Amino acid sequence: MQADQVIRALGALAQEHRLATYRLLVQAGADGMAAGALAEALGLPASSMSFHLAQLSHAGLVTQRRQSRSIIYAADYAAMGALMGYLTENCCGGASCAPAATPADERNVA
Amino acid sequence: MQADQVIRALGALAQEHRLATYRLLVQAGADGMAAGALAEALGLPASSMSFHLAQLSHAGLVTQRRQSRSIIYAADYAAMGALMGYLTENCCGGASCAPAATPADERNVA
DNA sequence: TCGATATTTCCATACTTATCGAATCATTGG
DNA sequence: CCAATGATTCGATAAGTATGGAAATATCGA
Repeated sequence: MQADQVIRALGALAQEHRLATYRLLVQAGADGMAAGALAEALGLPASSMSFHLAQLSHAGLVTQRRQSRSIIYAADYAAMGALMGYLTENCCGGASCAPAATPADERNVA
Repeated sequence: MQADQVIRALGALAQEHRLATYRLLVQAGADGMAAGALAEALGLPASSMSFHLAQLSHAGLVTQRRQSRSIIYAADYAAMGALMGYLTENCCGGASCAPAATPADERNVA
């Protein structure tokens, strides 16, 4: 993974609504979720949702496929894996960057 | 780690000069590097470097200590570990997000 | 074909971020 | 105390990002 791509991916996730979107898509798994469903779940107007999905898509973090009238978005785990790989290789001192488990009472606190 | 903090950390790294800065600091290890040394290494004016270091600092990714006239910055591995932990927990489907090793010929390509 | 539905694109606006010179602050050596 | 050094803060400017309504585009069912 190129630094350029890494920056796009990090930037895509560095926004409240997009991070929330990505987390929803991870939960949804391979089935993914329609743009409208995401918009409703997050309480965003359609045009805003579309804007954020475009950013995630441009960063390569999500895939999209049309299903009838809906466009279904799904998390692209390979991209996330590549991002994690880059961070592990380049941004961790080999030191304590082993992804320490988050204490249960801090987990999933939106 | 709170979503709020995660967003600041991701945002801090999602910038060319700051990602480069952080990587230099990781390489430098516990000794860290002075603001001026970083500025020179990256070819940035002092005020720009200071701006970026403030962002990294505010995100909690680096520590700073004064040593005589210099201010020495160092990577905070614990923060990076917490970030990795959050991503692993919340953004990886348990699936293939295991930080796959980057192929040798793509490694460290700035 | 037409109307309804799902989504995107367009546009204007507000907000945030990046840049860098100049001014300022802190520390040290003489 | 003063000049020099290392760094931050200030201020102006340019560039990029977020927001959301309105218009345009695609798809489906009748």
